[in-house]
Amino acid sequence: MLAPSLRARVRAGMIEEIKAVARRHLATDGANLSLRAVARDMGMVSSAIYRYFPSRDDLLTALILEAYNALGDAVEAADAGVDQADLRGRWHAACRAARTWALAHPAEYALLYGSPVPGYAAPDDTVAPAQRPPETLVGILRDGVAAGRIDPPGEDLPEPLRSDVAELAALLAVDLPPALLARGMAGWTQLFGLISFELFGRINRTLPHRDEYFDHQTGLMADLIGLPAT
Amino acid sequence: MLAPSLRARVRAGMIEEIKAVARRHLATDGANLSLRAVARDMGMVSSAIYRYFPSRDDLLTALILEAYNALGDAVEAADAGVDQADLRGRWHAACRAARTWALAHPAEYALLYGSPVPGYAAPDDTVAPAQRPPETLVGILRDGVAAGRIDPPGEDLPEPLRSDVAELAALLAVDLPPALLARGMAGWTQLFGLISFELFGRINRTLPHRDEYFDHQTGLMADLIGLPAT
DNA sequence: CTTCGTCAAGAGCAGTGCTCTCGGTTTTGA
DNA sequence: TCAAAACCGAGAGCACTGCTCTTGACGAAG
Repeated sequence: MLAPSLRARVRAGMIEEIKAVARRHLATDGANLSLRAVARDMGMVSSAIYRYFPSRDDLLTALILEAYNALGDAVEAADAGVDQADLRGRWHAACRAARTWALAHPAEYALLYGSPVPGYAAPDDTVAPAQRPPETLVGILRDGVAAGRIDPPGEDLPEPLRSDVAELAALLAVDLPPALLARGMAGWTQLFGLISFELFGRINRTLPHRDEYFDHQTGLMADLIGLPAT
Repeated sequence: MLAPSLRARVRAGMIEEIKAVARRHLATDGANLSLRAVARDMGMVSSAIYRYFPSRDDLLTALILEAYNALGDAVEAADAGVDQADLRGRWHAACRAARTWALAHPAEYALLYGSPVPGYAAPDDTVAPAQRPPETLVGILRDGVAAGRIDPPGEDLPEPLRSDVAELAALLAVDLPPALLARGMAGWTQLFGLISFELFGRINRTLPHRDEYFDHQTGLMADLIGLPAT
């Protein structure tokens, strides 16, 4: 059975079409995705959807997984598109890519980083794709340290915390001074906060030049981390 | 009519009780608050709730408003509890108060800072209470500049951005160098990101000492802002 | 060619927000 | 004081949701 049967092929096509329609509904109606509405849009009856997704949460999970990977692709591609030695340029590119993707897919971003759906618990399949953006940022730090172009922070972390962050560095398989990794995490936290504030509408009115604001804020974190210009 | 009528008093009591029960449901069931469920809990029929709140969104708005003010109270009280000259102590106290409140009221925090409910638009009554925490943080900067204890950042902001932030400073009625206010906003953004990451469960597993991590991260932002110790 | 697995459809259940009507009570004003 | 007005809770009902189960039809495999 190297060649998938006809039935398997149309089944795969149906799954893709359901996800596409659901993604469209997500973009317009927000997070409250209605299975019945998706079924209506496909000229089907709601119960037919259950042949392809055992529950609404499973459909949501599939969309979440795709969204995580789309965001990860965007961030990694942006990072890879800059000269590897240009640490600061890579940082800005990765941050901008995350923001651009979020602005283009606000509902999916809200699905990933908004308040968790009450009954919903993200399965373990999602944790690896979810870590791709922060891993990209940490990779910039790793390259910078390896090239000797980042001066680690002067003082080390106080002890209960130092072990935690060191363990996290081991878990990420990067050899970074804990104090530096902590600053990188501050940058990642800041990036998430920036995008969320902009997307969830708490900053728009007073700041017309949002691109410049974003770049400046991420630049501040690059300063904090110690990323050298060019 | 100085003394409110009996009817008005029981009405006010009913409104309070409905909000209390709704808050309880919010804490257990998450954001999907069911009017019928709170009505059941009160031994009433669902339509009776509509005598007190014209819609579910209005009930949510009332809860949101109370939550904003509770958070604002907590942050302002923490800030006021520290010697006014101890800028860094005030910063840490305000940040910790926000985190403590959020950890104690996760569902309400999610209501305030999570993904916006699709059909829901926050009325204008909520913007003033929503600004209380960031205003408290900015107040620390204002006091520091007034006392000459904060050195403003060396370089100024590039121009399209400088005007925006200067306008924001005027709107907040604080006389701060734009570059400094921008760093303060970075701190506020970071604070929100920190709390959200911790609350929405993206950081817990790998960092057992969360209090220390939080203090360190907010300390990093205090460094960036230039808050002097003691 | 027949059997088996898969499929869409429909009915139905429990739950939701919300509207409307119907009696009963309280407050108000003449 | 007493009728009119305002208010209140209960109930029925509408349109919607996620989800389950059964039924009948169709295509693929033996």
